[in-house]
Amino acid sequence: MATEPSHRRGKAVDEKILGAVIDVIEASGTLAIKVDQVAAVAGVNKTTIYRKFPTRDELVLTAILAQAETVIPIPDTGSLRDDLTAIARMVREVVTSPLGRALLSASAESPQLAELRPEYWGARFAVAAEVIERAVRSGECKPPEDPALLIELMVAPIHFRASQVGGEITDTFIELQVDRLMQALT
Amino acid sequence: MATEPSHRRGKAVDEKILGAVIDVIEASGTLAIKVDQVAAVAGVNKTTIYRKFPTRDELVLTAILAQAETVIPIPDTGSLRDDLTAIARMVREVVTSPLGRALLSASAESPQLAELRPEYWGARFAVAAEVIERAVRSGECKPPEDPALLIELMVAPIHFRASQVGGEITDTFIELQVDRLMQALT
DNA sequence: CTTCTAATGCAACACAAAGTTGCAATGGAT
DNA sequence: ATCCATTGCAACTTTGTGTTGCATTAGAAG
Repeated sequence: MATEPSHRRGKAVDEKILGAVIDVIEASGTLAIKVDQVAAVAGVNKTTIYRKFPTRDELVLTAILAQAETVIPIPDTGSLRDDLTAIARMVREVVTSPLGRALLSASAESPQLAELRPEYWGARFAVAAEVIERAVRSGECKPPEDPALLIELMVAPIHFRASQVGGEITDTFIELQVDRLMQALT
Repeated sequence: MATEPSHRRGKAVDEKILGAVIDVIEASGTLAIKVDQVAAVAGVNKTTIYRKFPTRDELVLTAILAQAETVIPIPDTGSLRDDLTAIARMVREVVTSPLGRALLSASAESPQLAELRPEYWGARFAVAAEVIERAVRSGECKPPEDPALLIELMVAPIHFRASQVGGEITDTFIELQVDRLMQALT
């Protein structure tokens, strides 16, 4: 039987490289990383990287996509308001962390990432909207027209403030967003 | 009297260069422009650019700041709702244009721009909030707690969808944001 | 009109980082 | 034990940033 051709050392090295990319991005806080740095951190020769990833951009892109597959846990506190607050706070964690900021800025510059955005965010919103649908089933609130849209509108101000306006994203600010969503549900 | 030392050809050339930077950014849709391109477009030698702007980053930064000083007209239709709609539509124009997208993505990568963000957006929101305060004075609506914050919350979903989520920003979507703001005022 | 000087042009350079190439070394499968 | 794909290594090309020395030129002042 053909046992997976050509992956003798390959697979593990791939992961080491992509992991190193994320590490370097996290450490430097920017996507403008050097391939040599990645090679050093991964403990791998530069040539090996270029054999697997044709260009630096593709290397970074692949690492980001791999990272994006990380599953976000969906909270279930029993209370809709608490679930939404938990989601909003997780979003704040991401958009204020150096790695998160770097990754989010990526979609602006990469046309390839731009194509994947709708699907990516659609999936995220759908998952988060699950807490709303759960509350609807338990009779905690009335069924909204478009749960995913409500989530989008809740997190939008958090993203906007983090990426553009600047200034702190306080607990009060987060509660304001949760309140607005709760109001739309009652 | 000392007649402005050292600006014989200087001033006009500065503007030609900065204008060329914007042109190249607009044409390429990215901030990753080449100094040689700018020199060619401006009809100026590369050395001249480097004499006025120490680094490429500073060149781009200066051009962006100059561009940012562009005054946005504040609408006055007589109706608060129409004013807000006009503002929201102007925001959509900016965030969906290649130049606007490129400029907005800048703040993510430049620490210097990051410092200026709060002041910049504060000013923009204050100007836009004027339409609310005008409506308050005319008795069209009740006085809100923080008009600038309301504007921020109105435009946040537009920015978020343009920069991250992707997908179209329809008139319906814009009206939804205006409606939400109007509801907060009544 | 002449002169003086700062601003510009020009060409050659140093440097950094991306990406390439040919060959040697090596580790795992059979 | 053998084989071959994977990796390491070193030298190279290319592109773009930023610098330097010197020649030109535009314009201000006399």
